[in-house]
Amino acid sequence: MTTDRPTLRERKKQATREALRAAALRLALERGPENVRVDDIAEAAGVSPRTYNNYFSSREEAIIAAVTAERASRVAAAVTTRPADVSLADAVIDAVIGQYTDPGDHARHALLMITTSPALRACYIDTVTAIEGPLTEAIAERCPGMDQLTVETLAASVSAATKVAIRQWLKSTSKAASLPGFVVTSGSLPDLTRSALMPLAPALDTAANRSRH
Amino acid sequence: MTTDRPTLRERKKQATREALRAAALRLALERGPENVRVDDIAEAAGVSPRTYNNYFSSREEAIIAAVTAERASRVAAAVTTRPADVSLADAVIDAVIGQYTDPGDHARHALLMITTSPALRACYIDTVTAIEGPLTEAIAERCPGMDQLTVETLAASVSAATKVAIRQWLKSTSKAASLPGFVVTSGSLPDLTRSALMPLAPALDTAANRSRH
DNA sequence: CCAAATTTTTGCGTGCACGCAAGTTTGCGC
DNA sequence: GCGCAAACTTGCGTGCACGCAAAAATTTGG
Repeated sequence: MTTDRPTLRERKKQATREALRAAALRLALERGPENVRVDDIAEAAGVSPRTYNNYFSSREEAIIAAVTAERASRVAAAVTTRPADVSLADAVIDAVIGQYTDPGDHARHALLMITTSPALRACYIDTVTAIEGPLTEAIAERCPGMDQLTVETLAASVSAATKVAIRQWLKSTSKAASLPGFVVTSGSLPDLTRSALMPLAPALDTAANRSRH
Repeated sequence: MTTDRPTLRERKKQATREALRAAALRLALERGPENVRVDDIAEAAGVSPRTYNNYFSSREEAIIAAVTAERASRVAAAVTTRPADVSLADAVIDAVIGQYTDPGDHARHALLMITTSPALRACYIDTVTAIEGPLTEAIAERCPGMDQLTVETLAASVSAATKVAIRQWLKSTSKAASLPGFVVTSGSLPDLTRSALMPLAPALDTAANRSRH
């Protein structure tokens, strides 16, 4: 019985996915990401190597997923949750910053590791793209009259700007002890994200107003 | 002598690159993209398979490069070429449309093939990202006072919006005979591109004005 | 509780990307 | 020309992603 819904099969799938995520992250932290083969992850999770690729399409993906799981949909949810009287720009910007403002403790170590490995950095940056789909829906829901192509453009732009911010942040944190201080490289991720998203505010607001007849 | 400039070594490199591009495109058109191994391309170009990957990091890249070569830098050049009295938004939008408006004839066949193969579609879409770097420089040059992060955000957004347009265009051209006509799916690539970029105009202009003290 | 239908897992084979360490070619000063 | 240093090419080995079809697990209908 078990109140039934998640249909057992579904639960097992999620369990496997979670097991792979966890195993990938643990092994990467223990031995360093370069010393983890996908066979190791699969074995640690108790599945065949082939199955790993049924869940994740690259070696890095599982590690990253352990840190970023669900973030994309939470961004979208945060957008739709904002009260209707705040501007689209504020809603979107705050939502993004909220979700990308660093979470707990165990993620710290992981984040540090990610900044260290080029392959992981690249994969981490790519996960930002995942917000594009959910964000498209969220904006569309918030602005019923808006042209579909405009919605997609805005979502893609927000995603792109967020990517810029994260790229910048990774650049400054990784090579912290670079040349003296030619570029000031702002500071915290939230600040960077806000700075990167601000220039899009006019586009967001103009489109939002235009969509209200 | 040969008036000297491109230092022989460089010329040979470009020749190899071009040979690979040409071979890749020719073979793909002849046999269909799925029936071309990278070994075939390498052999046709007269180099070792390993060398192929010194020039292109995926099998699809050479094929796509044969069609999109230089486009990114031409977009940037087009932006800097526009007279100084046209707005940043107009300069950028027209430049992008100009370069993505379809070129010659032989590209037609290639484009058709690209729309047919999922892997090629994906790779083609990814090449849009290549405009981001050059576009960043072009915008920075055009707007000397503008904040660097803002410049990058704008360039990334334009790139993202262009990607939306191309994605949409590929979607409509590939499944042309889909369901009746629930969505009208605009039409030509230039129109789509303009529609996708228009929403960014307020952001571009606001940033441009702000950068002029 | 059994079997048929659906979904997931697994093994296998192929093609591919890339690090590394020779081998080869080119650039350049003498 | 000569020879050295830098850049490019090549072969090899490893790890990886993924299509495919057989096997195992789960759901569904009786």
